[in-house]
Amino acid sequence: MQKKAKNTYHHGDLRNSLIAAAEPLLALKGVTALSLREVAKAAGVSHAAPYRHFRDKTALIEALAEEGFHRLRRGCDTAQAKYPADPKRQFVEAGMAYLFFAMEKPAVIHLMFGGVISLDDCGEKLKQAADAAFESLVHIVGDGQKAGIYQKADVVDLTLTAWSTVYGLSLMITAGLLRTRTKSRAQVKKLGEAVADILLTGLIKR
Amino acid sequence: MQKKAKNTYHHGDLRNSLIAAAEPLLALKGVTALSLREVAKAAGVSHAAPYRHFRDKTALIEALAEEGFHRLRRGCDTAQAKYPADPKRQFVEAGMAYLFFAMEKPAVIHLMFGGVISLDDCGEKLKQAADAAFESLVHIVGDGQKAGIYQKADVVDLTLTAWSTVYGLSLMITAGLLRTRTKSRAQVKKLGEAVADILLTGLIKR
DNA sequence: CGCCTTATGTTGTCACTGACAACATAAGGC
DNA sequence: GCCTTATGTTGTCAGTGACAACATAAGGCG
Repeated sequence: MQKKAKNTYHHGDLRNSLIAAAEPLLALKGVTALSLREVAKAAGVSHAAPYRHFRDKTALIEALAEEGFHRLRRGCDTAQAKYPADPKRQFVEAGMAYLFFAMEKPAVIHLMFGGVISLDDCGEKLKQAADAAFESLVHIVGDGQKAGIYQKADVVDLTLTAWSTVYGLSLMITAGLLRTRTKSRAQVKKLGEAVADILLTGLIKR
Repeated sequence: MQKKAKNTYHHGDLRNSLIAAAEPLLALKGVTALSLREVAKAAGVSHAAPYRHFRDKTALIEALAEEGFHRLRRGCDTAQAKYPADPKRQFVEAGMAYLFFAMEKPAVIHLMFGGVISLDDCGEKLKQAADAAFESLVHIVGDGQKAGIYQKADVVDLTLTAWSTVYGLSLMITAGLLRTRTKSRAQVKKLGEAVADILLTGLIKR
């Protein structure tokens, strides 16, 4: 009663299967209640099998977070490729991708900076994934600055501000602080655009 | 070998003692590894005593988060009282308080929006605390708007943008994305000021 | 082909955990 | 002085993370 045709003793791609199985369980039960044994069962494998692929529970969680960072990086990269001549558009697009990802997989977004894992003390691959995602945004902002659109401050500070805002907003949404205003994707889009506009033009009156 | 003079069977203020005992343990071991039994031991009571005060482990965690929100609200309120005539200063001050709180108690900050608890599905007191904290910031921003300092957008959108930025930044710092740049309080202050400036004036060149 | 090595999954086990039930002790009002 | 209620304790259970010992597959090398 395992996977399709494959009835072998070896699973074939257990590592990825575990990651895939973990995500919905995580979303359903929360970090604290997520159990490796349940993940193993969902992947159709015995309760200790995951330890061949992940040192411990945290390692599985780190793998999920890593996937999240990759996805964010891809979001930035495709936004950049899509509007090569319009840095501002790139920025808004990338931010939107971020927000929609948060709506789609809130549990994963929470892992990334939610304090469950610490970038100070984690696998090297996760660190690199996080840095790469950030770098992608730095590129977008850097391009805009070179094009003379953005103000002349430290690129990293500029990017950090933008990233913080988008990330913070996605947490507000997924945590439910804005429960009344973010039921649908359309609402989120509208809210995201409003926030992006304020971020771009500044709180202070022009 | 209990508290001071009190050698009674009843603890006297177990609820608060548990909350106090939980915070350092949480910071030390992380959400997933925090155990109610350990908290109970730290408070000097038996392993089931906490259940008299908290329905389950989540309830304890919610109580910690609630304290965090109260603290944020107080931060806003004192900033407002301190510079009654200078809304912009109020704003920066409140944001700084936020950042320093994050440095001091990262674990608590993470709880508040880190996805461990959901504002959609939690105790009423927690919801109110979260909303109250947000409202305090709305006041600060609203005052600035009335004073003609801030741009003429929806106050809630304005506030949300600001809150998201500050909150996002504090997560970046505590998660370690900026590990190289946020070792000391002074560094954090400098970074916070840079971000605040960008947030106030906007990404786009003036 | 057969053998040996290594990668991968399984079974068995242990201490620990969250949660509950039954019980014990204090506190306070009547 | 007694009864009620609030609070803490002991005992217990299924579920969990982690490890060790074992079983099975896969691949290379003769």
